[in-house]
Amino acid sequence: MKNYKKTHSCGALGMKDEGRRVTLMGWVHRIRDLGGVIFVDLRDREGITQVVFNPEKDGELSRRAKGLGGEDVIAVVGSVQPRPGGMANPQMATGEIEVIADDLYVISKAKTPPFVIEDGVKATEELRLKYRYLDLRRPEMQRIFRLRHRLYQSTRRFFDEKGFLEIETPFLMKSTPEGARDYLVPSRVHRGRFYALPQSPQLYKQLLMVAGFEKYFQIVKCFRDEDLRADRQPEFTQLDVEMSFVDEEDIFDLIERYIERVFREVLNIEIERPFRRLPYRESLLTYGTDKPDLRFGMEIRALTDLDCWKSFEIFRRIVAGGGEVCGLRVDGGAGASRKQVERWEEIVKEGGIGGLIPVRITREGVTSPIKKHIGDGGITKIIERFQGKIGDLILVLAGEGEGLFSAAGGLRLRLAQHLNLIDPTKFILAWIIDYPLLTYDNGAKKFVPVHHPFTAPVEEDIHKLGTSPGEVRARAYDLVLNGQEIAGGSIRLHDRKIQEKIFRVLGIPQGEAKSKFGFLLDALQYGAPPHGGIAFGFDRLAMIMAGKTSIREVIAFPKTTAALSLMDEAPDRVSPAQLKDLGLTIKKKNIT
RNA sequence: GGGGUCGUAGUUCAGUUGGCUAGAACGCCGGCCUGUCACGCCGGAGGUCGCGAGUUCGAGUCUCGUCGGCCCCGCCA
Repeated sequence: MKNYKKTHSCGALGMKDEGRRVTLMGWVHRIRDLGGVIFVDLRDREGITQVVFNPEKDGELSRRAKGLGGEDVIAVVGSVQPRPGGMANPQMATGEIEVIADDLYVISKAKTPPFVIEDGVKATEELRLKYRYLDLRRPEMQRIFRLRHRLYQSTRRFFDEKGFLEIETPFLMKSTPEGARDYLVPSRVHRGRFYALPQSPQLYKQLLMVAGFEKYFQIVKCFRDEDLRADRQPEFTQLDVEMSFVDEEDIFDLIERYIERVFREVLNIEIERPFRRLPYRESLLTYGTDKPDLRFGMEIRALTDLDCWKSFEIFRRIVAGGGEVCGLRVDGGAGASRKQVERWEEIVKEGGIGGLIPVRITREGVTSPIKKHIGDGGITKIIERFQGKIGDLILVLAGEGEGLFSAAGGLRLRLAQHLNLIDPTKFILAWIIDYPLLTYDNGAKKFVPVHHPFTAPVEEDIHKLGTSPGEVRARAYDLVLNGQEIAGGSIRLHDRKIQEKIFRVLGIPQGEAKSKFGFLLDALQYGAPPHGGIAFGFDRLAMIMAGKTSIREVIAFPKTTAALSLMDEAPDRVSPAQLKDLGLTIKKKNIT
């Protein structure tokens, strides 16, 4: 590089630097060759600076500048000058100045990239992922990863200040039953045995509490071999937190302060505290989900108790069969077309609900296809329940309990998106509390944990474990932000006897409990403090803070929905020698 | 495992009821241009229409299969 040394970033120079001799290094962002004078926009992670090549000053240098191409890496030596009168560009941070080049060195020529490196992506995600290193060059992506960096740093400062120790836990661990499918790593030293990559450091952090560390946190990769979604990747990052001698209130208080801090430090946004607390049941009945978006209202109201359904045969039968009726009020929605309502109806039909009945409240009166069945009296009852006013639309639906409310919740979300009711600048958090400890799995014909098997039950419910396990409440909580579950945790079992009892209720034989979790059960016998904690989906938090709708946008090298890495083509086949080392053979029919 | 949707120049897309010698814009290459900043103007190159079968006189277009991207259900303690 001819002994050149980069003296400034491409975002640093301004009027204060007038006359300064500088050396810039970066990527050729854009070239404007006017025939005589040539302008080169030079880009690095800090910004863009305009470099000027003037043929009158140095013809040979200008000829070399003509040979530049987009994304070439170059070094430019020159002097900072104010742009001539009226030529300043107020759109650019460095728009008041330009660098008059007197030397140019091409450090690295670039092939023409498969897509233009600029914001406002025109490339498909597939192409962006294949050339991720080019995609990440875009200022927008650089902004995201700078934000994520600030989130890491703010997080570490906060937990350090609060007395937490950052401790790493193993990636090569033992496979444990239940939960998500494990990623397995074959052992070479012990052929036929496998490590599992952790789905979360859950057991280790509990053991750290038994070890007496009291306050632990870790920003850590976790691995789950399940199908992907916009908010799910096979490897993802958790902010994992655990504390001893605490109850729910301590966790809530700590985490609310944490959220307040990172939003202030990273986004300069003030978050309202304390967060709302919403019981799980209430959330399901009011929003049709346990991760409600609380940036808008439009709560679901149950209508099952209205006696007018007796005269509407379809609904009468649903209610008689144990089903329910509910509805949503769309403010000012009375003008929605029949076609529009039909489109919304499709949404609930996807959820297995028969149909959607509109009740329009207009100046001329109320119109609804069920009016002739349930009469003015029935209609009035519905409107009263919703406190409907002129111009509103009430949408009524009926079906089997759980599916009904979740369909209504899905409709609520789509309506809000469609009607633009969601303020994207808002960040509304809530704790979802009072989860059941266990739920009955009809497929497996047994109780399974709602949270995980190490969650403590509410003390006064413990006696129900033997008789009615489904009614036992858990000391578990989720944190919801704008309709996304961003964290979940619980107070843990620290009593071996109750832990064993839970395993029994879950139908995990004693032998299996011993072989899989024996080390935890043992540890609980040697003086285990009461403890609890929480784990954040760190990528999701970063995603929401960055204003994105997919966690792939905040992960440097993400996988596709088929769990492939398009850039390096992982997963890939390995050599026969590698397989031999591990004592593995692949059946021919399984080779893809 | 299931459903939906997409796949056409380097890129983003258009392409009628099957008639195509497959278009546009941006990018790229060449020429002109001394104050642009998405510079402008002129010209040019560039296509196994994802892949494989099938229907047809004829397939980018229809059918089946397959591969890949995205979204959703199942799954994700």
